[in-house]
Amino acid sequence: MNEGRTRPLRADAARNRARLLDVAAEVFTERGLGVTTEEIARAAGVGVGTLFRHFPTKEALLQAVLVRRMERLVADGTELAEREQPAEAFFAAFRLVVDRSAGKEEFARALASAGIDVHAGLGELSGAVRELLERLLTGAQRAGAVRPELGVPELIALLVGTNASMEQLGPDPAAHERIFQVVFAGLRPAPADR
Amino acid sequence: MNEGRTRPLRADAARNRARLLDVAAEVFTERGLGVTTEEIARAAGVGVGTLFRHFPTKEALLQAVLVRRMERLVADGTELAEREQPAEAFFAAFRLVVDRSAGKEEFARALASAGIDVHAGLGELSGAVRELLERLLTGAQRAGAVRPELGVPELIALLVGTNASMEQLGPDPAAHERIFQVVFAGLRPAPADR
Amino acid sequence: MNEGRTRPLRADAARNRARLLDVAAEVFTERGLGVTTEEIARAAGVGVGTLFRHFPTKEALLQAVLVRRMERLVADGTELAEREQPAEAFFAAFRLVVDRSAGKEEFARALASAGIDVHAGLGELSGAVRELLERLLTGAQRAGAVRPELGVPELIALLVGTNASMEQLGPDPAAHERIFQVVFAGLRPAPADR
Amino acid sequence: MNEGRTRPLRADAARNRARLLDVAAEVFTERGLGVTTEEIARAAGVGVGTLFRHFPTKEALLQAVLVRRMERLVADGTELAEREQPAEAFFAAFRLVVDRSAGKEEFARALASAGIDVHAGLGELSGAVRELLERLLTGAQRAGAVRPELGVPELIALLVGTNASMEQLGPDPAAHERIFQVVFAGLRPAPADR
DNA sequence: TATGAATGAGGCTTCATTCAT
DNA sequence: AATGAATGAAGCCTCATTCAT
Repeated sequence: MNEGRTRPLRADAARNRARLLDVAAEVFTERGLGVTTEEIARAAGVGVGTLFRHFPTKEALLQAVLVRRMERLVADGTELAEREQPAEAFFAAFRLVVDRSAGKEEFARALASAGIDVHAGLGELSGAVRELLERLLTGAQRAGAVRPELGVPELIALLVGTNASMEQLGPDPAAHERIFQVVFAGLRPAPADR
Repeated sequence: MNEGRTRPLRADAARNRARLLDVAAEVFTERGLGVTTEEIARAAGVGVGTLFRHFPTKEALLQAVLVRRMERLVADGTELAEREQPAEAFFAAFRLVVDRSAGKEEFARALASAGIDVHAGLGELSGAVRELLERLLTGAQRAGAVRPELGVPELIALLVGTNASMEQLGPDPAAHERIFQVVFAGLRPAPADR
Repeated sequence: MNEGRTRPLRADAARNRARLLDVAAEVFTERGLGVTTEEIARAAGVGVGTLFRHFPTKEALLQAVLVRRMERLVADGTELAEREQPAEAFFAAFRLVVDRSAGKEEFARALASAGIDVHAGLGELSGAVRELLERLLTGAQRAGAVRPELGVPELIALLVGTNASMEQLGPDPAAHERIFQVVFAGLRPAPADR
Repeated sequence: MNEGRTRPLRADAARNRARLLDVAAEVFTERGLGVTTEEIARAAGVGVGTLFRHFPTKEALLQAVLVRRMERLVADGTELAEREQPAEAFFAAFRLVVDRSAGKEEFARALASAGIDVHAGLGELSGAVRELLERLLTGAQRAGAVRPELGVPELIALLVGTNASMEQLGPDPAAHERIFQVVFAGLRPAPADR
């Protein structure tokens, strides 16, 4: 009955949850997965109890951060795929993913460390990601802009790898661009001769 | 090389040290940096006390493992550089580095986690690595086999990134080869036209 | 009974209080004193805040549960004492107490854990209990149905003990009856000879 | 090979383990199962780490305490059974069990709380206890000293119950004796008449 | 007055490092 | 020099209680 406005009680809770996600994303990224739950809570301006009320486990928090990140990536990537020509969409999306992953390389580690659980939680989402990547990749391949022998696994690997390269370089836009040039050139079909 | 008398008491100690390094390299690689010192010691067949006698800190052990790995890389890379033609040497060394790093990606994390300290310990070594890479890179560039605008930082970044790609793919030699093809193609000078 | 105007607001409050007592009695009994206040509140269909409005402390709630249980016991025991012959009243009351305590053994633990405080709260009540027990006991002793050397403390101890026996046995009516037979036989005056 | 003396290294460890068991038995008994591991360790004069080195879990420590207690009971009860006439052995053992359990009532709670795990750990031991009790009980029954309709479960229940009675009474030897008289009288076969 | 989100002290447990043997 | 038991700081998480809505 009470349409329109958000219910006052949940307002603070929602804000805290969002705040925790934002802060956790930042702090995990900048200081690694080793940050204590206490630190995250303090950075978010709440008590540990609040953190654990919203996320039953440290890992659950990490997972939530990852999910949110991916959801956004998928959303933006999908938009790209619909707006641009296949080849442009593909390369733009490649940049998008790498840029968005900037500073988050350690998150990849979460997959290894937290392993199965994280994946499980990301489950349905992973499907969406995969579908989007497949759509972008095959589109670009049909357009003759990308080597036909590559599959989604290789694409993901190259995304992860390119991101790792960027991490390694540190913040140097020009150098980043040179890496992109190398990878993009390499992605294009090999010249017929040789 | 061993200049004079061997000190009998040191024999066991040296063996233990070597054993610890071997085992630590393996166990860090396979189970991550989270392995406990106790586990490493047990795997090496010694007590924790012995581990800490040889390496004052868990991090020091990790560093020693990294140093040894790099020393070997530099030695093998140098040999390559001396034996092969510049272009061949470059690409062979690229493969060498990536293959040798296989399964060790988490070590890169040590740089982030343990940060400065590790670097410090690697200090002098880094110089040697850098020199070798520079020699290989400029050789290949002079031979026209690699884009001239790339520098050593980009090369290192691409090595790290390619390694990350391989890690992501898991053990699939054919897929690994496709990644190498992409990166190598991308490393070659851009065609004149366009 | 309700002397004048009903205060509408209190109606809900009273209902909540009663509900909480009922639910707490049940849940404490079935899942132990370890149940969280949150669970009790949820089981009662109210928020924790409400629970704490009615009972300032988890322990206070436990105490209230105990008090209510005893009030009822005293009431029923008193009725028995007035209705039956001394000996019959005594043994019937003994059964009554044990049966009513069924499944509540852990409550005895509350005495140890919460200790003094609970006793304090039960204070006045304990007097009533004691008086009733004394009345029942001396009645039965005068009737020659119970050993004359026993006092109220021993009676209470035997009640507690018999209850513990029943708890230990689990729900087996026949076995329970055998225990009662042993205890009742033991309570009767020792035969003159030997 | 090193026969005879205990190995020096283990000496302290064994002493610490024993010390922890003794102290834990005492402290669990006197202050309930709620005592913190920290307190137990402090009382034993060791660090928490040492406690956890010897007992992987707080519950494991509790179980070890229970096992030791039972082992001793079984040993002493067995000796009794072999030394005395059946009836005397039975009643002496009954006293032994109750006296030994003095102050340990809360341990019974452990069975409920820790449940399965504790039982599991006690597994083989429970068999020994049961056998001993059966031997004592049937011996006394054959000698006509105990009601024939009672089984081991009832015996255990009465032991537990009598212990609870004693707990309830507090330290009052004369009162304890009165309880024993009641229970022992009740255990004897019912008089033929009536 | 009811709600349930927030709080934070405190519990159990782990593990790098030290030290007695 | 080697061993492994001991140490204790620190991490994650729970839960009785408080407080804003």
